[in-house]
Amino acid sequence: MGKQNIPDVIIRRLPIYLRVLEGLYEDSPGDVVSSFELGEKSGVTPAQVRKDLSAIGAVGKPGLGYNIEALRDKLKNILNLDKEIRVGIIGVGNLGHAVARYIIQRYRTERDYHLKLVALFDSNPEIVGQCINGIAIDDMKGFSGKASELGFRMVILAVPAEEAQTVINQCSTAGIEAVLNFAPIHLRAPRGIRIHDTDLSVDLMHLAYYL
Amino acid sequence: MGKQNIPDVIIRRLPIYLRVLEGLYEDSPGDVVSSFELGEKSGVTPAQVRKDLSAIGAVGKPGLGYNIEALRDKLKNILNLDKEIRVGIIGVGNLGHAVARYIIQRYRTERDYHLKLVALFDSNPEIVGQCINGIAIDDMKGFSGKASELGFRMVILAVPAEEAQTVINQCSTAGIEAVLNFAPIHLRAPRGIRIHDTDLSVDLMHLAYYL
DNA sequence: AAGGGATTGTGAAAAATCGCACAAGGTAGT
DNA sequence: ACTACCTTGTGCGATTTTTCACAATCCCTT
Repeated sequence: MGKQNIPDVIIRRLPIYLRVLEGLYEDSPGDVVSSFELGEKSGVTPAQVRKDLSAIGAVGKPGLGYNIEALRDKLKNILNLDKEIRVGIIGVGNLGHAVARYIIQRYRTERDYHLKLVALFDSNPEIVGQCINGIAIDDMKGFSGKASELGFRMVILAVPAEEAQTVINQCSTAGIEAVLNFAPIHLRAPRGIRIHDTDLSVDLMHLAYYL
Repeated sequence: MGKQNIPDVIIRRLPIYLRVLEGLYEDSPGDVVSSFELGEKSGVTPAQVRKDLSAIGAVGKPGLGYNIEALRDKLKNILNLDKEIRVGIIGVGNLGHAVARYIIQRYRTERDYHLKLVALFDSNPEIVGQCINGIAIDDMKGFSGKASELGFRMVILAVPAEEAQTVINQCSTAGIEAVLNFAPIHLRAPRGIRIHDTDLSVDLMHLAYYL
């Protein structure tokens, strides 16, 4: 495959381009888009758009722009979104619950992003056994088994900060490769796992600076 | 005030340092922390920690480290977290609802971060009038009035993508200065408003690359 | 009071990222 | 076919960010 070493800054912008392209595709499939328009709608300079697209091997036509559909497909390919991606959620409290419903809602009716929520886990006996939109909440004890059985390699972590590191280690053992961490703590990534920390409070505090 | 022009990369790391410092403070108030330990727990190199802290005018003692309490207070000061920060949420669907409960829960029992949720807004008549933990959901029509009445300048945006830009413009008129945007769209910031976009799907797609 | 050990603070180098500017290439209209 | 116009692709320089390395500083023990 033609995936060279693309720097992470670029990878981070690709989903944003993709989001814009999906919108454009709905309005005018078969059309083209310029780096100016794509940049405008993505919050990025045109030059940067071109640099990014060039880095992933996408080509446009001088004088015209980039073919929307082709570019979209290219991005989906790079981001592995042309195959089904199964995701599990660990921790079904306030946040985990909301995220679950959000994902189900967003990817049920919408385009075929192949992002599929397949399992929910919690360690609280009062929650285990409940259902969210037909997906049962499993006990965390059976995590490793379920992970290989259902074949998901990506996890959303929404447990309390104190438990997060322990859970990450379990994930590692179970062969999980990517984790989106909502727990308010920086996790040390075990070998072979990619972690992306995200914390609402951190974002709010960041913004607070600019008040 | 001694706030020079601190680059945003640094500002973004400050809340993370602060989060770590709060944890350290609980365990051992009055103690000091080295740039090594602080870096370790924040996912940042020691050198970078020192550069960052130096940039905001925080000083440590050679051979010892930084006084935890003093550093924490310094960070809170820089991030405006030593005054009360009132926040409103616009859009109380799945996500907005969850965020509301998350904030209330996290900042009620916890430390005095002075981050206070003071208002909820929606335009759906079926939702308007409901209550979440004692906070009524107001009609979006009265937004501007409520904003100046309650004095909040920061907003969490959790409306559908189609409405987001319109709402941001209303925010601008109402004197809002900072917005945490959960809508899956890049918003053009009106003059005087700082926007931070955050999108669960974008994060998931970013991670998907590394599978 | 003096020496040892640890850690800060920061210039200066290195690396990463970004943006400019323009030649090359393509289209559409005459 | 030719011209006018538009947009890509990219070398290169500017800027930002990170890392290195070490002198200066301070505590603690003896």
